[in-house]
Amino acid sequence: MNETDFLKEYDPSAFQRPSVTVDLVLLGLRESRPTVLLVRRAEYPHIGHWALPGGFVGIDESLDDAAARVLREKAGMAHAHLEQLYTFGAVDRDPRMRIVSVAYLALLSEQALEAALSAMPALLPAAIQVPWAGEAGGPVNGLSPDNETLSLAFDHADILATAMLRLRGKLDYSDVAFALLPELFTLRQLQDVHEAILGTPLNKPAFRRRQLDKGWLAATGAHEAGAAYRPAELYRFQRPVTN
Amino acid sequence: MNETDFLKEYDPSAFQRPSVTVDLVLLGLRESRPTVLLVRRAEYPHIGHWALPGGFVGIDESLDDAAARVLREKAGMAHAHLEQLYTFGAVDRDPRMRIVSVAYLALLSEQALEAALSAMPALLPAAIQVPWAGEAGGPVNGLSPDNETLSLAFDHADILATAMLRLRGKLDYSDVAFALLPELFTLRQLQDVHEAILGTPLNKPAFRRRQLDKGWLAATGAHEAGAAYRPAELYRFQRPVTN
DNA sequence: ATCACTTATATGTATTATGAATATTACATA
DNA sequence: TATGTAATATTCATAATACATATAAGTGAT
Repeated sequence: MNETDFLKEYDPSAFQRPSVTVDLVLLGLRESRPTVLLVRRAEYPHIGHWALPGGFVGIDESLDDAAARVLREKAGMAHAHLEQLYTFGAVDRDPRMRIVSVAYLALLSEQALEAALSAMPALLPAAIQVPWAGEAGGPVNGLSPDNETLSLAFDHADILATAMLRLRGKLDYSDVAFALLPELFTLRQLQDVHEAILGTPLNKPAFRRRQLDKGWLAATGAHEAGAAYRPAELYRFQRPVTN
Repeated sequence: MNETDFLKEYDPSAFQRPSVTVDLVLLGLRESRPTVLLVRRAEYPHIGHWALPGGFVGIDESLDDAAARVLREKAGMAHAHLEQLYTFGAVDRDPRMRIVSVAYLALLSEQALEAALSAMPALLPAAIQVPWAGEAGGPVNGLSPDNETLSLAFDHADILATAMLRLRGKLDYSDVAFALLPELFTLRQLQDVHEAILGTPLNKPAFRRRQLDKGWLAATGAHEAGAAYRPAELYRFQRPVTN
């Protein structure tokens, strides 16, 4: 900003300021389906509709800290893969007042997702219904446990769409897939994650080769227990060496 | 946000709100070097340092509209490729007051950049010095016309780094390169853009083939004039067919 | 005019990545 | 011990890519 603009702002009453919030896309897999955790709106507007959990950004709180706090307060989680997604600032996105919302993507492993559901029974796990293939885009809504389409409050269907686009885009060059898996996992589980996010089946030997060639996977020598047939080896994610 | 939080906010004096600004990374190429347009700070803090042009977001103005307005007011441009980059919200990023800044990337062709410099003589075109290869990351500063390193004000070196990361990342799967080129261009010019952004030389035949195979390029049949040697064919960017 | 020079454009070849099919291995259960 | 099934390994054809080299099309000097 330039100084003239700024000096006007020094008088706090001179200009109205938007409110700033964070909204969280709490995303994990349930039975190999991408799932988002929603809260039910109890008040006008969009009363009865489902929404992403969120909260106001404190005046002495960074955006990242606010997202971490909402993760703690609304999902009862101390840690998760948390990354800023996009900032939504249409004038009429909230009918009550001007709100600029910084959306965050929070990735949960299956256990973490179930833990959040136990800790916060008000949360609804909604299967994510992506009505387009690849990176086409367009609003994305959830599915209730009894398979009804949930039309999300505010512009949250757009936020969810942005989350799915981001996930699909960075799935194969980043480590996001591992944030959705437990500490130890099999190659099949890793492939299931990729297929669930992308919404398409993948070639198994080619997938294995590519993943192993990346050098991000450390074989543990241990194998999964109780498998009906040949047990798969367990791998651990090993951050690629930075050179 | 939940209702309790919201209702508290209904009293505008109950909680302090951050100010919301947009900052623009006005980026183009000058003599095949990535260049950013900066403004000199005339006041405390960071007086005398160079900064990204920016402005406050009006209460009745969307983030995108605010970015377009700043583009108009600070660079005298009606149109440019404009995309939201990232939102910077550290508590102490501005020592005067709490400011959340939504950074936008504005891509200018060489003519547009020169036009902006003519229209707004206060703007400084600074060559962008990226001190890391690939997608490593880390703050990025500019270079003054007499090759001195300019340490940017506030966290603007981080914003510039984010811009370069974003550009490098989406260069080969998106149309950003064409935003840096004139309407008609040669394959060599397109390759120059890629090499300037990536900071590495590229193999010429492979580059040509890949670009032509994408189907984004329409040959015009016309050729560049006044070339010292064999004139290259002029191409036009043709938005890929969406199916 | 002819030739040298330079860059655009085209072609060829080795290497690497990918997709698909098939074979082998390991374990549980009947 | 045989059988079923999925994990893992191997094979091969095809596609993408990097690199080297050849040809084409202009300008300017001789």
